[in-house]
Amino acid sequence: MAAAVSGRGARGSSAKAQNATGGARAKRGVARREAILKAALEEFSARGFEAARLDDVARRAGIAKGTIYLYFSDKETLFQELVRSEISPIVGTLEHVSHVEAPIRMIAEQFVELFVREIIETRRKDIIRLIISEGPRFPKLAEFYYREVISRALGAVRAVLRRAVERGELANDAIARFPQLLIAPALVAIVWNALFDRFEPLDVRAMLRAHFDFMFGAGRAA
Amino acid sequence: MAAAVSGRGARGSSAKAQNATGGARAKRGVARREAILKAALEEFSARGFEAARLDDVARRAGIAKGTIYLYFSDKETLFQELVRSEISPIVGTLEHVSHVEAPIRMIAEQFVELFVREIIETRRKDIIRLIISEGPRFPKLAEFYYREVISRALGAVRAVLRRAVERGELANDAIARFPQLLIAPALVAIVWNALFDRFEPLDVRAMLRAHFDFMFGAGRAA
Amino acid sequence: MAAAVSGRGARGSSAKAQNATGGARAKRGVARREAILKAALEEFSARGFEAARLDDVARRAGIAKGTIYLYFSDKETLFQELVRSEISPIVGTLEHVSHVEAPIRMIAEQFVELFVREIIETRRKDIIRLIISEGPRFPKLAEFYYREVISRALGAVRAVLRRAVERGELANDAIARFPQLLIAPALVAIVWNALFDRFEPLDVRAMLRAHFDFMFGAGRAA
Amino acid sequence: MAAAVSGRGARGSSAKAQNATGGARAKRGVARREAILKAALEEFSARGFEAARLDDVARRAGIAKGTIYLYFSDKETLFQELVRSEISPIVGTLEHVSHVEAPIRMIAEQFVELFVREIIETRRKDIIRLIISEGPRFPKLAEFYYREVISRALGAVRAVLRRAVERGELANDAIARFPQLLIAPALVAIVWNALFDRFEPLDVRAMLRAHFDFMFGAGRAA
DNA sequence: GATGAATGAGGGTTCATTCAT
DNA sequence: TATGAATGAACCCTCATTCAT
Repeated sequence: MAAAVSGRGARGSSAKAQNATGGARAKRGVARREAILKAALEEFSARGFEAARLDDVARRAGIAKGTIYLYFSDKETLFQELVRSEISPIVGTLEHVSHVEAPIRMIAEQFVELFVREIIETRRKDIIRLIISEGPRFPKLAEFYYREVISRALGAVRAVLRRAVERGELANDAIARFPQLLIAPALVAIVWNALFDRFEPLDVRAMLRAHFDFMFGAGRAA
Repeated sequence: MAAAVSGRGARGSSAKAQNATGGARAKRGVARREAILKAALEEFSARGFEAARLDDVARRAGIAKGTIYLYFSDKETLFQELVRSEISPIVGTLEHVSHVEAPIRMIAEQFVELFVREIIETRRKDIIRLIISEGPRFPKLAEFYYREVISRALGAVRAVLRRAVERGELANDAIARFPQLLIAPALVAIVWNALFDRFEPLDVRAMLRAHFDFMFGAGRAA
Repeated sequence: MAAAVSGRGARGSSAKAQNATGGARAKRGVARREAILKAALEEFSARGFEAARLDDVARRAGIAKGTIYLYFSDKETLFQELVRSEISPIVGTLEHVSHVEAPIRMIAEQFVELFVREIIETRRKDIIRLIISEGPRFPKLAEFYYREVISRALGAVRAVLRRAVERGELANDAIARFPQLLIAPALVAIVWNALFDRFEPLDVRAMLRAHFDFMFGAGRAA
Repeated sequence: MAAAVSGRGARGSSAKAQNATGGARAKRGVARREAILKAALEEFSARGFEAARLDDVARRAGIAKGTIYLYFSDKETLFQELVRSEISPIVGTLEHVSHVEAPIRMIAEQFVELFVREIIETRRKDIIRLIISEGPRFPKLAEFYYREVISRALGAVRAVLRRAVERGELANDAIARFPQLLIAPALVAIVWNALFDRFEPLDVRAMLRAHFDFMFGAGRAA
């Protein structure tokens, strides 16, 4: 499951760079694209969309400023492709989750692991923060994120909760009406991490476990 | 309690504007300052710190561009003072909460009302979004917010939980270790409101109540 | 007649610069606008629209680059306003010409004087060359010039020729079908002046007189 | 005569492309050069020298951008060679004209045909417009054009007029002093064609005939 | 205090030119 | 010879900040 999330090979690369199959030219093009996206992620998450300078993105990627425009038509496109390229691999994972047959507390535990390892401990947390920050100014992006991630995630959560209720693992089905409640601590973790960690470090794993313990009853072993 | 939050009279106004003893001059200065802050709030929350233009702030406030600089030394200061001016009145309220002697579920219910009425339904939610968005670029601001709001809020939550445990209203004291868990849904509400409400409206009151019902047992009447 | 052409006072100046009636502020604004137009004329006619740099226009006008944008919304607008501001005063003059009651050869002689003094010997010749050069890329401009200058000029020429025929001053009315033929040498003069004068100077007055002598019979005295 | 003007075979091709003795290699090189020049003509006359992009020239010529530099050392050279390649074939024709022994009105009629067919109805009119537009920025080009075309054309016109006077076909020799007067309508035709034809179409042949009728007496049959 | 014209540094974007393949 | 990815100088335009009025 985690593998699906961290998979990087399948992402779409620019058409321009792929006319030769496996040629060194094409490979280099793909690498450049990746380098630009990586640099862009760092600059955008450090300064936000507006304040980030393409000059810095280029310098960080070790290329000339004009080169960016060989891969992305403008700053906004670069930003949107960045978000998409990081979000897309998550989507497949979400589909999986709702199909797993296991006690709900175990699924929750897997979610904790996955979330910490693939979001909190990677730059993906920054992407999510960027969506929160810039979403209102990029309605297309918010819609994409809602469609590809949020609605599927909530659907998966609902399915899991339903099965838990059927199996009698969950007496109270109140939270099924607001699946957001289950994920809320994850959002807190991301925001806390970015803003307040230096004042008061937060043990994300422990917090999420406490949350699920409270929701579903104690312990992984249960 | 709500009054304390929305109170606007006690905020510090520019020193320059207070050389007269409450004269019309000073009053006008205070009003100008307020108008600028109001306009700034609208522009900053609509476009973010970088993209907001002081020209638009001035126009919206009905003054000349240069006038802003009579009240705030630069754009960044204006932004920080804006956040402070909106955050400060909340602080007092937070102190109150932890002293209220009442069943925890009732306190929770008051919190729901207060949060929806004073945050979600006002522009204050935008301030919080701005802190999330711009915090990483304005460490001073994040620190201020942490010190004045977050740490006090968490302290208050902890105190309330402690009393609830003492009174036997709350068996499990696990969440006392992570008071963030109690507030997490409020954060979700703010973010959802800004990004996804047009796709799927969220009944914030209902969600928060479901949350507290689950945490503390059902119902307002309880 | 010449006065009408060279009149500069009546040209429209930016609305911004005219809120005070005759204030120093407004006057300065008008002067700035004129200075920018003058500098722009020099740069545009030396290098063409595309190659001209606003940086140079600013430097030549003795102002900062950004100041241009206080008076003109962009480079293209500056160019179009430049053409209009130089063309407009000509229009009135054209109306006059067709009403003058005088022997055709005398009218022609006046035209020669006017053309040389107000077009060839001023920067207005450059404006006409600019219209020829950039017209195809600025259809609006070509249309404006056709409507305001060409069609009126041809109309005036036709009227004069008609009266000349009626008075028996002109036997052959063939050229009335192509009034362009009467003005053609003026165009040659402008182009020659810009391109070939350094190789072979052209006495424009003499050429135009020879032209009209041939067309209408010899001499001013006639 | 017309054949000489439109002849394309004799034009100089790049030295680089001629090391093989007429081999297929060389031929291909010549064809490429021609393709580039053709594409350049279209782009330059549509947008002007500055605004034309070599990228578009390459695309239109069906080659890669870098290939242009194998045939022309830079954009300016390409432009100048383009003008030369289109102008050169005209030169020979001009020499012919002055030697033709025929009534002046017939020579004029041949000129009309030639001008319309080979200039107005081809892209050559655009070359002339380009010289007018860009001449001031490319003194070399203006000089070349003056030397190769203008001075010869005027010389030829003078010779023809001289013979016409000698033969008694032309009483007034005033225009011999300004041979530009004879060609002026051709310039008008080119400019009108580019700028005003859509507002008021101009029958170039008819205008030129009217012009020569007026100058030399009526009719082709004469 | 209040204005808004003026400034000029800075950023996004383009495109002629180069060069490794 | 041909390619087209890469470069980076240059240019238009914006906007926070200043200052004469």
